[in-house]
Amino acid sequence: MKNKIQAVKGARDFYPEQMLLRNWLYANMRSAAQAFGYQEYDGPFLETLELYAAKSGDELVKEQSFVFNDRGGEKVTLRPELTPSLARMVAARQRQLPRPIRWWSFGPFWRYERPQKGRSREFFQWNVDLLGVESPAADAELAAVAVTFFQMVGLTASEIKLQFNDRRLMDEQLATLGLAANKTAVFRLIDRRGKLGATAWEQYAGEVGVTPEQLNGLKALLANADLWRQSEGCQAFVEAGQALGIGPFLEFDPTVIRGLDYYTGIVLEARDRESEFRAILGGGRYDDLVGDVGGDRLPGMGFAMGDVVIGLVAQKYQKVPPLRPSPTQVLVAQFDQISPAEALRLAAQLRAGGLRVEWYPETAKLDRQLKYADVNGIRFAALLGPDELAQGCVTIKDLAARTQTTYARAAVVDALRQGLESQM
RNA sequence: GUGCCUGUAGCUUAAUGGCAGAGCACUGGACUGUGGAUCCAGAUGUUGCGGGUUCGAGCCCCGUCAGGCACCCCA
Repeated sequence: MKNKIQAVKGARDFYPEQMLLRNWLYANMRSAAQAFGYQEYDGPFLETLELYAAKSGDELVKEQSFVFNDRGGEKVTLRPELTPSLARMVAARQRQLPRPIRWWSFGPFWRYERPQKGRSREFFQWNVDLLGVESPAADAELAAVAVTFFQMVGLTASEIKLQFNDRRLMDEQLATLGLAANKTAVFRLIDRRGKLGATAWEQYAGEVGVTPEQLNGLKALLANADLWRQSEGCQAFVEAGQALGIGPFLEFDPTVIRGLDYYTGIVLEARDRESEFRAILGGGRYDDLVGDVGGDRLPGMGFAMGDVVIGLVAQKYQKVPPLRPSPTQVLVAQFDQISPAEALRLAAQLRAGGLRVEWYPETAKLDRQLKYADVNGIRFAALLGPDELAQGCVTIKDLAARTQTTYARAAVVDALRQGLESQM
């Protein structure tokens, strides 16, 4: 380990194996989003600091963004999230975009945080947003997109829950308790309900300025699993969710608040039911954000899912199908008694027939070449040795079936195509 | 950004302050035209990095880097 240059802290290498996992997640995200008619888009990876300064939440911008001065002295930031870019892009074309706007995206984001399990400094995130519709059914659709993804990767309602709450409901309830004035601090208090011990939490409540009376009210509030029934919006949300078939995943949780300042209504958060990992996704309704970046008011709802936690969850529950990095279908072996050009010619012939063909680049012992095919999961080996060459044929070895057959040169492509159709 | 824990071969790991070992993987052979098993043999380390204490440091101390846990925040 001498003088090896290290990767940047919190950045990950994607070796072919990890790339398979990422692409598998991506493929399912795309399928889930497209099943609901969402269109793929992307924003720039670099944005002005100004874009985030207005809304995202102080900590995220001031402490957790990669910010630098470009050569012209402008403050530029590596995007820590996508929603502000989305709001900016939509605001710029507000008059010409047909509504509703259903968009999704998957790309890299950066946050300057201390890395931990499930959290890195550079990560990929799936964003799904629906703009121009302000209804509980729209909120439920977003939840259904997320659940559809879970189902596509094989995660069930017994493994995953999708928690929801409503900021408007909480606003009302806090106002009733006379806590509207320091709402931000109380939200933060609520957020820590499950984390702090009972006495520590109550002490913290006192520090925030919550009176003993208010504390009792707050505790009752947070213990009330049926609180959502007092909100017409929540009721309609659950109703629509049930119509969409995602009822088993949904779970009301009054302690789900979400940190981002721009949420104005329903907020969502998905977790594994064993609570081993941090949140799988987070999202919510943001009806004022587009207006705040200079557009006309345009209601929106969306969520974001990072690749790290869902990757860990999918692996823990063994949902990742066995994938192999090599795309090769046929390995053309090489024999030292004949010219390498013969192997190249055969490989070219097979490729011309539409097959994915890899050529073994040296005349190693045959068992070595076959072992290479084996460890890479290559199904077929094409053997063109002195015997076959003399007879104008090729031996095809099926490594999965452990059989081999010799074919006339002209019949090889068809034989391989047929063989590939029979999955082993 | 704060506190705590960890860092030994490619991977998993062992070693009361006293010769750095093992398993898996790898390489070669048994078997030079036939892969997953078996057997035999072999290679592999500045013990993350830098300093200090000591006759002697993988082990103790300081610093640093990286990872993990709890804060903070959040995907």
